Amino acid sequence: MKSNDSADLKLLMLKKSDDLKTHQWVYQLLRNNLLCGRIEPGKSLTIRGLAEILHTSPMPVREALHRLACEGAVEVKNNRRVIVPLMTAEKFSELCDLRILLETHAAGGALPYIKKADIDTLERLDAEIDAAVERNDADYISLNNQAFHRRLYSANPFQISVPLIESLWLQLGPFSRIAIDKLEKVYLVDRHAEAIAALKKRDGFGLQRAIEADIRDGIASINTIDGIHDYFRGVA
Amino acid sequence: MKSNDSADLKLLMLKKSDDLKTHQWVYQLLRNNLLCGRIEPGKSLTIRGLAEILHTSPMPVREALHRLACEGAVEVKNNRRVIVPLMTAEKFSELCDLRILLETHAAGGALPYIKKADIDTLERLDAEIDAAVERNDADYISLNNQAFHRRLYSANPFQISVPLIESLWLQLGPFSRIAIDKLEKVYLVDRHAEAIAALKKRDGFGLQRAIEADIRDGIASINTIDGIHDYFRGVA
DNA sequence: TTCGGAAATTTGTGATCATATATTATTCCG
DNA sequence: CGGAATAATATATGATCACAAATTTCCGAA
Repeated sequence: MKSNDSADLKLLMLKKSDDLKTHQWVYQLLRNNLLCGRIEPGKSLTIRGLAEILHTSPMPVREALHRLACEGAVEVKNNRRVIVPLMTAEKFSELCDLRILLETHAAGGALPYIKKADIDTLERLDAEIDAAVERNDADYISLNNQAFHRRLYSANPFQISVPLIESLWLQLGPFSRIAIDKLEKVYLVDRHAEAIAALKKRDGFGLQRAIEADIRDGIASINTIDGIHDYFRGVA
Repeated sequence: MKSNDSADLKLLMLKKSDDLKTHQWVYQLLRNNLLCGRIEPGKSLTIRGLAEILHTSPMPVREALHRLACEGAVEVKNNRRVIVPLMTAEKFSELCDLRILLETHAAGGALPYIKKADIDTLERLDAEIDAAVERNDADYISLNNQAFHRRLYSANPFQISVPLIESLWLQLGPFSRIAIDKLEKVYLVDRHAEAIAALKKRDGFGLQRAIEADIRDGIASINTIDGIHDYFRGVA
């Protein structure tokens, strides 16, 4: 009997395009699955187990896991285990504080560089998010929401903070997704529309308040979930 | 003729302790050498070249370089080169802004957890920094300065930002060190003493101002360097 | 039944090898 | 003699292998 801990994983697969190195493909695949909550907090992973599932050699998996560990998405234990970290109330609070701190900064830094084309793209992304909210399609909401924020901040060509912010998303992702699945219906004030309006008015302060409100709304909706505290130590 | 680009590297060596995996040793060694400015911005590195210098196989070097790339310390180009990124005025400015943002936040978050033992350690570290300043020992100043900040922020057991902050240090390190070497003498107001005084008074606002002043002092002293702008594109 | 320890398996790490591709050197033609 | 095309070299990647360390399994004694 092979005690392959990865055996019961139902991974969301992803076609490997040819211009992608294998280790990059594995990295993106695992990243998406973590953000989607397919790999739950507390889950323990092995290099060889994942390599078998993905039909590749252990080498690219090793690289991908180490990169994810470097970004805080998984934790390499002293012994021989790689696990998805459990969430705690304090960690959650700190991660949210840092999101607000870094993302309002990034938004403010991006404003001077925003062009019409950027606003068009952001409006399109926001419309797609609204559509996904209608369908209650959590995967798509989460993915496009990140794309919206990333696109906004990346308008600044001298951007440094996006990788730091993405690390926060990765640490919040698995927990948030599981929490959001408990929601009957995702309902949010459209803070993105407020942000876009502020962009058009070149209103830096308004933009930052809209981004902060957007993040706080997400936190608030998670806090409304009944019995959410049971999930703070990875109890599944 | 081997066109080994790494051949003319004069690396600061580091004994490999037995409880350290080879890739961890390589990572720490390269990290130190980057922070010390031994590996200059613009320098191009190869896995095999480094492996030869370090008398190891390419594998641990591969892992270490990928991790450093993940932290922004080196840049993996589309082609087959790994280079230490060049500094630009805009990047420098943004990195400093982020340092202030994250480090004042981290300091504020650490204050409630500061104990007498922490303050003792910080005072010892500050004394060692002063001694290093007297000797004009740039390596030691830089290393202990980081240790001081890390120790302060890490008093908070729910700390998330330290890895993000260390990434900023890594990106600033090579450039700062080269710049600081141009200074005749490092002279700084002892902001660390101010920070420690604020800690003793449990004065969060004072603490954050001391940390911000400490960071700004460093920036200011770099800006006083004559002809510093020639170094902003990696001209050696 | 429970606990402890030894054997068997699993697993991460580092070395070596094959291969495709980028870079550098060399040659050939103008 | 100079520049483009070709050959030679170097390099990153991914696969496979050997090995050591940790985990799990299994069996026997209390």
